[in-house]
Amino acid sequence: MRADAQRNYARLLAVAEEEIALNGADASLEQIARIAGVGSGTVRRHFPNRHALLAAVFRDRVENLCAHARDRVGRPDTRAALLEWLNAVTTSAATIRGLAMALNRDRTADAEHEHCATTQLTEAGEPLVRQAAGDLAPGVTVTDLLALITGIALATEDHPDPAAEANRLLGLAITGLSPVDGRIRRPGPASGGS
Amino acid sequence: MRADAQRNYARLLAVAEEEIALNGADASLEQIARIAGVGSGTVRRHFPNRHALLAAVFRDRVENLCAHARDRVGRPDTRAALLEWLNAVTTSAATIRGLAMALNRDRTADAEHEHCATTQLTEAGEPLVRQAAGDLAPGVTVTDLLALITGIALATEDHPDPAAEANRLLGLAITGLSPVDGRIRRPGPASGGS
DNA sequence: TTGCTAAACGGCGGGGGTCTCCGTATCGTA
DNA sequence: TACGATACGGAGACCCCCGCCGTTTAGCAA
Repeated sequence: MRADAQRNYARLLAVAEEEIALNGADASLEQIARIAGVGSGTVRRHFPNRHALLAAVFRDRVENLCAHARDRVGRPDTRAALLEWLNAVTTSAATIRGLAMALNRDRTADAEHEHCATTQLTEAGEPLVRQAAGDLAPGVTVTDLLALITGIALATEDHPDPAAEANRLLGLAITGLSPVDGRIRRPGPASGGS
Repeated sequence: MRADAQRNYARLLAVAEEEIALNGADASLEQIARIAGVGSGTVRRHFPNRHALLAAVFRDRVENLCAHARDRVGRPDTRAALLEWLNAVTTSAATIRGLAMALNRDRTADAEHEHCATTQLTEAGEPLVRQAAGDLAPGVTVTDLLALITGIALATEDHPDPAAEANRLLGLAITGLSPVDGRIRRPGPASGGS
């Protein structure tokens, strides 16, 4: 990679981070180019699409979270280890504007990227979940947990204190909103239609 | 309201419903105008902003859900009544494209509309929650439940079967992902807990 | 140092979207 | 029937994304 290309790449990444922190995941690429002092073509060359830019911007954060998970594998208090990690993920997703949406987007995108953030988090968290399986409701997977977390983060994005609120909701979901034993009568699909 | 205005209003609403079902909450207003055979100014006059259009399109649905809630107030099995309603809301939010995003948006918007969908749902659901309070974790509010549901709906939007997946996640959150609390008695392969 | 070439740059043009504004057509009534 | 209010429609300004291509420049080799 040529030196000027490296410079521009770094510059764009820095500007993008600011701009995304400011305006969320749908910050204007044009604007980013303008601030970085490069042409729009340059942005597009380094990051073919918005998702690529988001992925690059959030890569460090995601890797931190993955490391965070790996650090906790093998600890005796498996449940606490998992919960700590979930809280960390939640805090990041709720705090860092655009991250939740990026995670959500690439969970849906048909796995074109093997290295997409969600895949990484899933793989990193899987051992934690496995070793804490005894403390989890039957059928709960890492994927479920991450889906729930991104959902919560999306829903709390505009809250005054997103991280606190998101973690509170996550806490409720973990211990159960209405944790009563015995079979609950399962209603059919909504009669709300029409 | 003039007759032609009424006609156009109805026509726009119908087209918008289709278009939103097809393309989600960010369907093109221009496109809607085109299909409806009116100028873009007309759609803009009837619905000053996208949110107004979404609100109008989803009004019936939301009202159904509110009625659904009211029907269940006073029933002896308060917990089941609440859960049924939550499932209905979840199914709608997950199934009807754009609804979840609309709910999320106007929960965040600074309550400019007193009649916004979220407010309506909150008011309608509050009695259900109150009467089932004994079965809920302490501190859980209607607002929490609705936030969680819209989050789940957003996160499952692109799932092959959104309603099923959303309801499954909601179920997990209700009974608890990892309900190792003192008050919970869980059967199953308890590994002793923590 | 100088020359060369491939890589990187930047910006133009097309397509589309939102939003405002205003001349014009139409409705409903006097 | 004639008139005023109301609603219509589209043009214009602005922004954004995207593909493309002529131009510049970094880095290597002679």
